Amino acid sequence: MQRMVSSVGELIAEQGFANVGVNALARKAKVDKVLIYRYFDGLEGLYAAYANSIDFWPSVEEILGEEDDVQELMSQPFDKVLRTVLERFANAVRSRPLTIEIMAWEMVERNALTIALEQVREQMGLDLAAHMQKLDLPSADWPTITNTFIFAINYLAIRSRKIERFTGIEINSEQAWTRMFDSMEFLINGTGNSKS
Amino acid sequence: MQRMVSSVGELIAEQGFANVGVNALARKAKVDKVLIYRYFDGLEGLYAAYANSIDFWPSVEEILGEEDDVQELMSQPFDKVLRTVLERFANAVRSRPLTIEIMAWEMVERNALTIALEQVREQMGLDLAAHMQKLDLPSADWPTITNTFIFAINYLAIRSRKIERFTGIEINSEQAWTRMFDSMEFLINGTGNSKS
DNA sequence: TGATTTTGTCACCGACCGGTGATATAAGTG
DNA sequence: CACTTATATCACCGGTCGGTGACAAAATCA
Repeated sequence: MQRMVSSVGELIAEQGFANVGVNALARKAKVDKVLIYRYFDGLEGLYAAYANSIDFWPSVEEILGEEDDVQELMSQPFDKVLRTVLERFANAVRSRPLTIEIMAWEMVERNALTIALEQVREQMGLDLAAHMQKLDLPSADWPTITNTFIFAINYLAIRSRKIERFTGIEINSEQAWTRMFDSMEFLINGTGNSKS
Repeated sequence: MQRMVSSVGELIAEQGFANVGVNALARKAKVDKVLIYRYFDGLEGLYAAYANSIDFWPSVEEILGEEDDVQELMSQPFDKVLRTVLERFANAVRSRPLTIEIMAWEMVERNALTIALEQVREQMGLDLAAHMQKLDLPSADWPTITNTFIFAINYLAIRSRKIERFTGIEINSEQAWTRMFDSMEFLINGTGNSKS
């Protein structure tokens, strides 16, 4: 039933993951909970169905843009390119509050929903990495560097929902993000001027 | 009662945060649950008592070392210093699995335990930042840069408990950490050679 | 039409949850 | 000793949880 599937997202959005369960879901969808077992074989199955029903991760296109945009983007200096990609990625994530909630939850539990998220994210990460490989980058361990930056983005996206400062610095504002991207660009830029 | 307080940590370690509750704790401590209300005024109070009973965050000394060690450390090139500090910090966190569990949980819920963790972490962060300020660093937004790196460390510490790779790269190994620190040092090093 | 299979409803299970009131036991005090 | 106060035990509350078996209504098919 459509109502059940869509109720998963609504319930997570309203109450957070902690309060999602068979009973709450059935209540929300105005459906008898036994149907969740009959049609989806339980909560996990319903999660899986829900995972297929929504777009909870950006596509490579959403990050890089369409064909010709990619050309233009890629022709810029590599530090600008990386900054733009990281920034777009962060915006894509931040525009998906449900995804952030799932990302928070995957720190704590592994279920059909978090596994689906893992997979689509992994695939997108590989695709994106393949694109970036075409760039003319200074020699460095770029996969690790970009991973590190993405870790930081993910952490900040999740964490800034609950706290406002970290080591004295404000993190819950647009400016905080800008400072972070500036710093990342600054760091990346340095790699092009390394003595070694 | 001592047994109640220590049971908090044991239960979290054994079952994870999700399964901690008044009943489970009382069972574990072999104590009637009413005592939790009487002595600690409920779960939150017990959390608070537990928070004060353990060392769940490294001190500045644990990171920088004792007086004379600090001198020696600080006399090294700044990229080495930062790398060492970040590495020690990561090791300190990684040696505290309970802390990591709490860090995972604070993504999802805010309670007396996560709040206590926030506070001690914030204080230590400020102290550490004060020390680092004495370093002769190239001009840059260092608070944001170090925060970014710490975000990445925290994320990796939490996340590597549940997954093994991220964008194709292995993250659940000693080598993964080394690669990350190498990359961080590499990035920091670049800032010293920037054309501006 | 009648028979069968799908779809939905209802009542109920045992287990656990957080929380409380009454009461027994032990310790301290005069 | 008796008396008070602190400490611990027990039984029980209403509510929610995940899960199931029995059965009614509706759609499908002969």
